Amino acid sequence: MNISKTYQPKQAEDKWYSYWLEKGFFKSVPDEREPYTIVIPPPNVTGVLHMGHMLNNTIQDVLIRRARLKGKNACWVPGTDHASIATEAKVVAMLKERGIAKKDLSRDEFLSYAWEWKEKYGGIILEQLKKLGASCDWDRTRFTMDADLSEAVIDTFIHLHKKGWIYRGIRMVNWDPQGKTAVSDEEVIRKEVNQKLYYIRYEVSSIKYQVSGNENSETQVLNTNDLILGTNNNRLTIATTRPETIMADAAICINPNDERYFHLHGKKVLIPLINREIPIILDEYVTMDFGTGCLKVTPAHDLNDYELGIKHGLPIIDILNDDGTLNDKAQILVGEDRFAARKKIAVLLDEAGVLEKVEEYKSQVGFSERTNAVIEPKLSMQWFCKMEEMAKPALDYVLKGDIKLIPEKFTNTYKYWMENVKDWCISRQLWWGQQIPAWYLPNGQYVIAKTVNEALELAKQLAPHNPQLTTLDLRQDEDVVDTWFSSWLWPISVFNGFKDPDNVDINYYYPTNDLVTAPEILFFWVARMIMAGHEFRGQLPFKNVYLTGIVRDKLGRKMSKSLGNSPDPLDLIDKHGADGVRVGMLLSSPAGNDLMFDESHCEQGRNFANKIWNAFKLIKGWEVDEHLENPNSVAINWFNSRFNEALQQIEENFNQYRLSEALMVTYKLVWDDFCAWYLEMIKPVYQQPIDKTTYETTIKYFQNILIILHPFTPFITEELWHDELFGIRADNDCCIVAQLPTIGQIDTQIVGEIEVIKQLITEVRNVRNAKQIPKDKLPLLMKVNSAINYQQYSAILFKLANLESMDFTDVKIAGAANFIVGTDEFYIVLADNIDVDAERERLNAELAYLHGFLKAVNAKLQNERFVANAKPEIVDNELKKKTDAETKIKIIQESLSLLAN
RNA sequence: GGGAGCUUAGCUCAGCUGGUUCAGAGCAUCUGCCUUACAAGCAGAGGGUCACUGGUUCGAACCCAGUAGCUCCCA
Repeated sequence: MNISKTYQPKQAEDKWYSYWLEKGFFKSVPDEREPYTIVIPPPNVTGVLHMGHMLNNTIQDVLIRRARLKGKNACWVPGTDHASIATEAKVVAMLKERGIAKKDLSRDEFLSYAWEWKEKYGGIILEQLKKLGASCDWDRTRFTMDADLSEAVIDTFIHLHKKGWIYRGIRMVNWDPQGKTAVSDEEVIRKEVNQKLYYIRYEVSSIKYQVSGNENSETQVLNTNDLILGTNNNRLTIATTRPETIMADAAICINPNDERYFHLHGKKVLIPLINREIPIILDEYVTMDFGTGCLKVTPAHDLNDYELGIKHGLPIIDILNDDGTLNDKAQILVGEDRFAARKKIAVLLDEAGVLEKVEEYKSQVGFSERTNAVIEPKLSMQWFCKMEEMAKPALDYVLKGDIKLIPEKFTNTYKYWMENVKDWCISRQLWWGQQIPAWYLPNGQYVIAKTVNEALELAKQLAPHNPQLTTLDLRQDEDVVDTWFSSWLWPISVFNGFKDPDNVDINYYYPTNDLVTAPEILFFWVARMIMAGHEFRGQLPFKNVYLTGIVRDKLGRKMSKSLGNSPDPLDLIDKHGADGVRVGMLLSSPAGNDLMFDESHCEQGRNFANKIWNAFKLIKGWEVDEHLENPNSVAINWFNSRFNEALQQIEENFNQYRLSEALMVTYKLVWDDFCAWYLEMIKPVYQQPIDKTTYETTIKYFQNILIILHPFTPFITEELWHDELFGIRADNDCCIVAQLPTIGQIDTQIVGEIEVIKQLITEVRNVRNAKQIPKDKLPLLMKVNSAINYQQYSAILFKLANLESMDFTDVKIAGAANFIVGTDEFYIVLADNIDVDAERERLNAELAYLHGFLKAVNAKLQNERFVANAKPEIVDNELKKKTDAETKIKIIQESLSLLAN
């Protein structure tokens, strides 16, 4: 029999993953069992696996596998998200490489390229998940643009529009000039950026409230210059980080209480370079002590200015094109990109002598999450979804505890967001996605309908005077809906709950049990799923939301492609095995806390797999002699209790979603209790046979260990499960579908006493180390003061402490190496006597410690208020501590006096 | 600027309802071992003013207040 020295993950992983698939163990169909359901947070269809996915999906797989072992009907639904912006950007880039520009393609042509791309690259990430061992029901794989899922999106759009919750309006949106689309607030990442603050001088116009069309600005320039040159009272200075937007200015705003500017009330100023005249307006919105106290108001390019503009009835002058270049309204620098224009205008202003100074300035700038372009606040016609009414029930689910957020701390953030929810801009100026089902009539009116024919019907009602209207007269809205407008339906739509709301699957699997996702998308995905669940099914979509942390590197930086600090997950699996990586990911990842990823954790995981492998190797090598008696009943009983104890702890940890704790309990049970102690206790002498009872019991224990390990390390456990050591397995007898052992009896006495025995063994080993006699068999004498029956443990002691003899004594033994465990005294008589001085020192130190301990205990007990207030069991415990300490002190004092003789 | 959270061993984290001299785990470190399952291992050991300052209490890592530092969310 030739078993490799270490565990070799590679073949086992491929072999068993295909085997599981072949046997259909991941497959779930509704039956009489209790369901346990997870829907995957669908990764971007174009994405590749990163460390965040690894963590997230490892957790889901652990949960789903455990549910399976508990006999539940476990169903993990996988799939991908069409990710409008990200995917469209990739397709555009691909086309560009092929020399094709998006603008030269029709919508249909573009979409066929996009689908081609999706078929080719989409789903790579799902293949990668398989390497990790993800036990998803692959037959249920969905894509957010599958025909029926898209249909659900359109239907819900129509539904919400009918309710009056979807409307069209001009609003200031976050514009991504690179993606050329609006993005939601949640997709904007604010970062602090070093910028420049430009101080620009505006001249006050001579003409007071002369309403002019401003058509002949050149003459005005001459006039004004003549009039006000050199008079400080006739100029003002504003500070801005965006000088390229001065051409879009609609006013200058000052605080009405600002004494410095009283003389400017009612005046107008001229925008430098273009000399357009704008009014000076008064509003307390302006902070007097910030900058110069003069604020340029640019309604088209700043949200606050927009609101100020509305209030004061200012015109909105939009000088930017969709791609971030300046348009004709800017009058100068037309066609330049906004950032190029910023640099150039600074030069122009300087040349014109109106640039007073430039300061360094730090401020928050919004970036597009998808393209990383600087977000431009921009006015545009968009579709919005009202949130207020949907937010209320969604908040209640969480506040009432029907949906639990894990960890709980996220409830606060959730509450805040839901109470301050803003309408959701759901239109995106893209082609890849579900096209908005709005159809425009030639006169600009629109109807919302599922098909063009339905739209025509509605249109005819709307325009009775125009009976000749045909579908050709209708133009469908060009935009698609936000990707989240499809993914918020995910838990319902994967079970076909829209088209067929009463089907067997949705009735069985929905609401799902656990959702595992990142806190970043708590709002724009999780919260909206809860809203959708309530609105479209009147039910919550899941019961628990487990929020993982962000995977960071050792330096605490978020792992990202651009930083290059993220290891390739598949390389890690290649290096340490999938089981090793899974253990590594879980070792230090409490819910909601960021995970400082360190590859050494994976190494630890690999070592653990190897430890399991070697325990197997040991047992595998044993020969059974049927005639032998079982000498190991104590060890067998002890491990049984320890196992049940651990099982209970694991259960509790899972109930509280403490996955890393559950893993650690399992880890220690296997490594310490099973390998280091149990196997050492029962292990026969080299090349000696073992008795049948011990052998069979040990195999049973090992098999149970494989089951509890399985959620964490599925591959090695399945590999070992099928070894003939466990007998001939029936066809479907696999670890993945084994039954989790139930928690049995725990004999606390034996568990406690073995702890003492372990300490005793450690002490003997310490004597060996100290005396440099690693291999000699030693004689042990015991002076027992406790109730422990050491005779019962003699076999274990002989073996693990390597004893020559074990005898009892009523008297202290002078000159022997000695130690105390609990209140029992132990002596080992050695050839050379112990060092009396060192021994005295050791005992005195021990004595001092005990005196201190006793003093503290006595102080408590003598404190009347303690005795009066503390719970009785606490007081009893103090009394017990007192007697114990006194006994020990007595023993040590006797030992010291013995030394003196 | 507003809000939430965190700070415990070199690192990553437990520590539940305040109660054992309660300060714990894993990893790392140090010492000794290639002892027939495993050096990816075994046997031992060291390591901490629980961020700081006050308060409540018979008793505080834990509760309260303030301070400092860090992180996240919102503006």
